[in-house]
Amino acid sequence: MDAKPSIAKSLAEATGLSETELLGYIETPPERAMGDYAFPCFRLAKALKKAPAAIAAELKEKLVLPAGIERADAAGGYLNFYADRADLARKAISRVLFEGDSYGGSDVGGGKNVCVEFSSINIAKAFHIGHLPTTAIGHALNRIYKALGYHTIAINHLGDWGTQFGKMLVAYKKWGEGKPIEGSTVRELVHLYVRFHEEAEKDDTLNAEARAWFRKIEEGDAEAVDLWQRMKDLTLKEDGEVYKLLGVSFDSYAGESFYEDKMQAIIDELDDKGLLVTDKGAKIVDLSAYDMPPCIIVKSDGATLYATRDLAAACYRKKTYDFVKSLYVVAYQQNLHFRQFFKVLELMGKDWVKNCEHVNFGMVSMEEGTLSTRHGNVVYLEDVLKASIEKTLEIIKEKSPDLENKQEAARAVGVGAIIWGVLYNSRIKDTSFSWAKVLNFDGETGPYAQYTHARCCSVLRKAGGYEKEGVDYSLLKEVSAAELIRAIAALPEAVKAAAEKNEPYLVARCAIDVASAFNKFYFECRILDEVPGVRAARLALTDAARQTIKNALYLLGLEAPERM
RNA sequence: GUUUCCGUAGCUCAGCCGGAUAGAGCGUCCGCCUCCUAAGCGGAAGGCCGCGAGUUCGAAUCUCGCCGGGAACGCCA
Repeated sequence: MDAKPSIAKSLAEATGLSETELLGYIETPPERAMGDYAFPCFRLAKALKKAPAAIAAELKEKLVLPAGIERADAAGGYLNFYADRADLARKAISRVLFEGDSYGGSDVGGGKNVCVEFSSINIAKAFHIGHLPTTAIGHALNRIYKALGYHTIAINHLGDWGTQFGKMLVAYKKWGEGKPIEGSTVRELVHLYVRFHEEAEKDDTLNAEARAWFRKIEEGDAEAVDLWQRMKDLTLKEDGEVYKLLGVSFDSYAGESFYEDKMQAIIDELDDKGLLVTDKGAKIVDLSAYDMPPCIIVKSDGATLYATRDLAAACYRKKTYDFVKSLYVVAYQQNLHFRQFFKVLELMGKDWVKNCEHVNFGMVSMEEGTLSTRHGNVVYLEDVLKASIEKTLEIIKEKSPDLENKQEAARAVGVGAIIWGVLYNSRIKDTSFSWAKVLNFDGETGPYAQYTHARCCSVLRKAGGYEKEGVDYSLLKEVSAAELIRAIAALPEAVKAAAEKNEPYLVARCAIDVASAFNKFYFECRILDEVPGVRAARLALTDAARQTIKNALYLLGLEAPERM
């Protein structure tokens, strides 16, 4: 479908230059009227000692046009190529319709394993909007890699260990009023946690008590472990509802506690390899040779740290899954941590660390200030999703009063709007949470893409089917149709690039391009009441647009309802 | 202070492995539903691409410096 290689071959024959070099020069003109491919002749000006415009004119005469290219025009220093539109349309549309739900993907992954660590919620803490980026990005990447033929392992690296559980136990025992954990809510636990910090300000002995209780958990004290496990169960059950709403699932919930018994081996290995140094009572790996602060492996009180657990987890994952890639979808605040931790793996001789990647993203802040579970300043993700669904339901009632299953459509669109909000920009951007922004469904939004999809479905439904064989694609001669075809054809490359850069927004932009192009096409061209040949061609194009939007949305973790 | 990321329209952002008049959405203003879903389409207004040098035939894009903002910087995760 991509004619660049054949153009490069023709150019190579005409100029005697390297085909691969020429291929790299071929670009896409900024406007459709300028053709489908462009070769800038400026690059040859020096070597050939001629003006670019003259080179373009000369090449135009000398060149033997490859198949699929109708003509070439010299324009300034550019040689513009015009593709055979009917050929392009036929190839693009039939490919989409043939591949169906798998269009956009490929089999390059060959079933090899990719680990994707994301979401990583904390037990007994709020599932708040700060967890949305990692959850949405990780989930999207999981689907994108799967679509490319990889076998993925979605890992929720639970924050289920540490002194905060000692604090939780103290608070629960002191102020929980004997209410069984199963009958409580995570929010109640969060209130207890907030209260602990308030009280501990006044009474420092509480902190000592908390440490003691955490020690009990570590030592396997029956009561302590039981309470901890029940808090964990409660959190997973409640957060499971949010995941269900989001359509997110995991293959592994191996969190911090899972690696408790796997860290000593790492510490020993570091020691054996002579990497461990004792400094100020702590065991560290010195990274000053790499302009980084040391990586602390064991604290002076003998306790392990985040880095120790991450080392154990990385080695465990390599051993268990033998991944070709291991992603960590974690906020950019931890950039240094990941650089240190990867460097330590490298020093340990784990050459596979080159396949580990920190997929970082920007912060979510509140217009009112920073998010903090400790201070009770949180916006629960569940509340955001519910508000979005509620607003969507109102819009549906107003715009589609006859729609059955309004609630179901509202859920798909309301949740989609929220997920989209995270995925339509590059990861690194910081975002500030605002209800107004989150609940705006106009323009480049998830609902817009979903709406366009539903519009396609509606047309196809009313058409009652069409003759898919022998469609005459040369009848799609409008500029708006050509633009739509180009947008549709762009998905596979977008998915590939999204995986290479771990940037789901590339797929989101592609979805918007198709939606926007379809809406223009839809406005300009009648579909159903056309003569049979044109009708069939336009329906096939509509069908391809529908499929492309659906697939792109799926890769991002959004549903594509057929009516809304 | 050091390291690092970011700085493009009033706002939110694409474009950044150099190339044709710098794009989109939101917001503002103006049009378009007797016709396939108006969550739509069209138009207008709105830009020293943070600033200054350098490299180049050509710089929003590459390099350096500066300014502004975020983040991290040894026993939290």
